[in-house]
Amino acid sequence: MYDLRWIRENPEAFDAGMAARGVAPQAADILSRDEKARANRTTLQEMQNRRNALSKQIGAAKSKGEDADHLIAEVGELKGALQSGEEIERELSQSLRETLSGLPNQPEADVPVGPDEEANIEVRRHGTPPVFDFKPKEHFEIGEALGLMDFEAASKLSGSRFVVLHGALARLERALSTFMLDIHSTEFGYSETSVPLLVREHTAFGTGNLPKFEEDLFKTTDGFYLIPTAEMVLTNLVRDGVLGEDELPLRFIAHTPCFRSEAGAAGRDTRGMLRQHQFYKVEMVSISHPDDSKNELDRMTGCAEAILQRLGIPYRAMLLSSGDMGFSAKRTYDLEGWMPGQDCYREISSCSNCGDFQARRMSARYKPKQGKGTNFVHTLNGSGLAVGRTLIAVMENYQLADGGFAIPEALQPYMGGMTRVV
RNA sequence: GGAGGGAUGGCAGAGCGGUAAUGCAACGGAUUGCUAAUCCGUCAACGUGUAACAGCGUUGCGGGGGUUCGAGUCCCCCUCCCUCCGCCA
Repeated sequence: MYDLRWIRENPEAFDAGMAARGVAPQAADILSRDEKARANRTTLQEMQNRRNALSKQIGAAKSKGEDADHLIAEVGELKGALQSGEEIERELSQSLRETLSGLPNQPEADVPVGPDEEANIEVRRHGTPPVFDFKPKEHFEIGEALGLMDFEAASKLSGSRFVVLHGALARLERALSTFMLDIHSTEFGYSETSVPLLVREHTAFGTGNLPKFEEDLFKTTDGFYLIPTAEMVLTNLVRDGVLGEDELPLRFIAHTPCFRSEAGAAGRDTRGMLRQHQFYKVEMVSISHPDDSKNELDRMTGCAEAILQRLGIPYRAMLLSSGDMGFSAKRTYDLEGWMPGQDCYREISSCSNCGDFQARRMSARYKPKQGKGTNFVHTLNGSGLAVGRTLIAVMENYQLADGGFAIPEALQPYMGGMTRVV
């Protein structure tokens, strides 16, 4: 959500940012409507001022028992203009708000400009893809052969894009979640949080999922939205509030199921559990001082990388291009884990700095120690990590010639000492 | 599901037709061996204005509509929160 005054003062920069996002220039249209709204506001205020003054005189006259009819008549003449002025004010400001709430965040200056993932930049790479003396399988081949991953059963229950896990795989999913939560909460300072999975409209608006991306969400018959990520809840924890400057940063971690309609993804990644309507994710959220959000993003990305490193999953970090970033982000790093079965890197985490974009939508502020008033906080979110995809990466990277796979050392304590799944 | 109560500035909390008390917190200033205390002011948003302040003005009492010369106060609709009862993991 944008500050109109900022657009007024920086119309070129604003449109440049929109261009990077593949959005047509907006400033001229927005500013002309803004000007109209302000002109109307000014004349409206003059009329209101007049009405107030007359009403005061009427009150005074009546209390003295004098005749106020001519004053009342004069106010009566104002009435129609006053009402239409108020109506125009409402219409203009609402339509401006609607326009502004549908525009994506501005990319940071050094974010590569491009329409899609082709323009992303690899910023670093860690680990070496394992070499197999057999043709590496995809996770669903391994899982199904082991009898621990059942897409047919899931389809019977719920249709496509769901899975049923059994035995060691079900436990591995739980182990991964616990492992991640433990590290983030005990080593990295994220406060473990248990949150609602159903939210109201204003919550989804706050993070930028509404109004523009309603089709991506599941909605219940009584108006709740199922969260597509814990980002939505954790970020909104600070909505409508004013934090003390020394409370920042706030860091939250939560493990939740995530629900996505995948409306625009028909036909993509249909095999396996890479793209599901429901999956678990451990999500990090930081509420940061504006001066610190840049560093906080690096820190957060590092926390996600630490998980991949301890699990021994090779990965690369990508700085996303302006066209590939999410709606609310101004800078995003994707961590892509190596998937031997697909012979490529696939997204397994995404860490974004949203600046004050979401904070404005949520009215989340802090009070600076010096000076008066309040400022908007910065919000950041990152997967730490997507559990389902991490499960895939573990299975594929640790797969064995016999059709099973090994358990990474770091995970073994969480698996009751199990070292491999056969 | 039934019955009530409520939504006011960062927080607490009055006002029930005449144009937002008061307290706390915070900020600026004054005073003061230090701390504390005390006093004055500021303390929402927007418009206008300014180099930036100031100033001036309007709005603001959950949202929308109505009555009225005038609405936080009265009427209608909606949203959300809370309490009790019932049901239930």
